[in-house]
Amino acid sequence: MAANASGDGTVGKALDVLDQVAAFGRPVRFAELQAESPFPKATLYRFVQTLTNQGMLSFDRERNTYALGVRLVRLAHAAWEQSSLAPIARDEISRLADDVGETVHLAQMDHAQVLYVDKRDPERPVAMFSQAGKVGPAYCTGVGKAMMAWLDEESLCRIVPQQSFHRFTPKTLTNEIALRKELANIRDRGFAYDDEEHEPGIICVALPILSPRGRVLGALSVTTSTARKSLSELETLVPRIRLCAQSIGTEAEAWRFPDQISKEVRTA
Amino acid sequence: MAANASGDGTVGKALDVLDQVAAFGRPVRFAELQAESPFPKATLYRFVQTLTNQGMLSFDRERNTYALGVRLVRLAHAAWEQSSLAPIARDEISRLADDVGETVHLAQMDHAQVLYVDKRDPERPVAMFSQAGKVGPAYCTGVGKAMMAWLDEESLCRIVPQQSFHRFTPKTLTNEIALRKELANIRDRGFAYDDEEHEPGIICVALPILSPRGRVLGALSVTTSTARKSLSELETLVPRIRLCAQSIGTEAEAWRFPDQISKEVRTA
DNA sequence: TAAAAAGTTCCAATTATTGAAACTTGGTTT
DNA sequence: AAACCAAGTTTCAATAATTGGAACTTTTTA
Repeated sequence: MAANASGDGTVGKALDVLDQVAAFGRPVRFAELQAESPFPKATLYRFVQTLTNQGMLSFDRERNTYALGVRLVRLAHAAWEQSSLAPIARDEISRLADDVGETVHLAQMDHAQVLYVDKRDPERPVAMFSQAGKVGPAYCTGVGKAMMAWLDEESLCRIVPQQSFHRFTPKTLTNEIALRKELANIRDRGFAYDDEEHEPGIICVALPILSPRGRVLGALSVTTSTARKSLSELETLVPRIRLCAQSIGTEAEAWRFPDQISKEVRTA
Repeated sequence: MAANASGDGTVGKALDVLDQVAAFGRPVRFAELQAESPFPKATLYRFVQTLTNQGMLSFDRERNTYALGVRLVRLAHAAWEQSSLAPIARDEISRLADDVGETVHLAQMDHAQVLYVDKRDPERPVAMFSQAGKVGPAYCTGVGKAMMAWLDEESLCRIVPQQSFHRFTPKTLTNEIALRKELANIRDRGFAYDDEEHEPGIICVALPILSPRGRVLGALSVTTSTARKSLSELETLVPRIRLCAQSIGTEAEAWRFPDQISKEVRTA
């Protein structure tokens, strides 16, 4: 809830203000920001002015309120296109969702959290930002556990201590030891479950998306409700999901490093 | 193509770097940025480091490339939710798309450009470059013209000179005089056409979304191809679209200013 | 109408930014 | 294998920006 105190100079502080506005989730008055800001009035005021000038915040002069600006939406579209798996995985995911007839999620790690970058719902197709951009906990979601299970120890040591281990349901893993054990199981098994650990009645199977070299790029999950399917029924879909995950991993490598061919030519 | 030279202190300069990276549309090396940056090496280097620390850029240590970071996607989700019409208009647009059986776009102005914030495609996706977060020209799109037609003169004087007036098709309006005349027609008519002005074979009708007080909040369009429908056929949909636009405008006012009722009560 | 709160500006002390240059690293050529 | 080149990274004193207390103006509340 408190500010980051990121330390990254002026730019870091200004970006903290952005997060603060985002946290409100609604247009916010200057005084409201001031009340819980570590910065003195004049400093915060200049930040807010600068960000507004820059289009990162929008100002409603009738109500004197600030909200996140449209420049962010524009930038995010570019971010989504160039640094997420979503555009690469797009067609693969659609096909997967059609085949399995259940909701498919595509996620990546964002610091210690899970960031959903795409979603395919066979019932009703939805627009991009409504779903993409949402964040969730890593320790109690299928995609989160799938990614962590294949991360190197160094990354895990950063990420695991940042988990809240809040008990959402009776089945939520609520401490590091239980999570570590689960991650080992997942690695052995080759995929992760979410057995109602985040939401009662919601289960999923998830697989990591690995680059050919074995780096964790993201994760893929198929979600359903206990009313529709059992975990063992979900498990039968794993080979199909694995196919999709592998194909995305390969494509991602090719897409991100398209110049390796011309480079080899030069070398020859 | 050149940098903004925004002037807004350190923060503005750093944000310019973000735009620069976005403009590449692919992971970019430090040297590539340096080559066309107004900042000296060390300065640019620190910007890029700061932005990476902050999660606004992501760094691929295997390839030494920078891309837009996932924090942007997260922030944009919040921006989309709190400062765009999209969440308000969501259900209305879905219903409209179902009723008319054609692609529906929801757009807002972003400086002098059109920002598409949502899209609903009932059936086969026609090949077009438009998605949430994408920007387009104002002078040759239905939504752009619809918004401009109801803007105050002051805003127009800012926006119109910034139009490129690039000729996309033989029917594109290519100067301010033609555009001004068209805007007057649109105001009289009550809605805007896009008669293959941006893409050959693509036509649409567009209506502004106005607040009850008459402020331009955005625009709504129904798009099709000349192969499917004629302009006059499209025109028959206008009353239905108008209904949708009005309802969104009313809802938006209520949502953005939910306390105006209690205020009137207090005043009375 | 008065009082209080919110929003805005000012300016000297402070602090961070700046950028030329030196240094390190990784890869390519001789 | 050594030398070379280019890309990436760090250093540090001069410079220029940020900082924040306080005063000021505007808007809201009593």
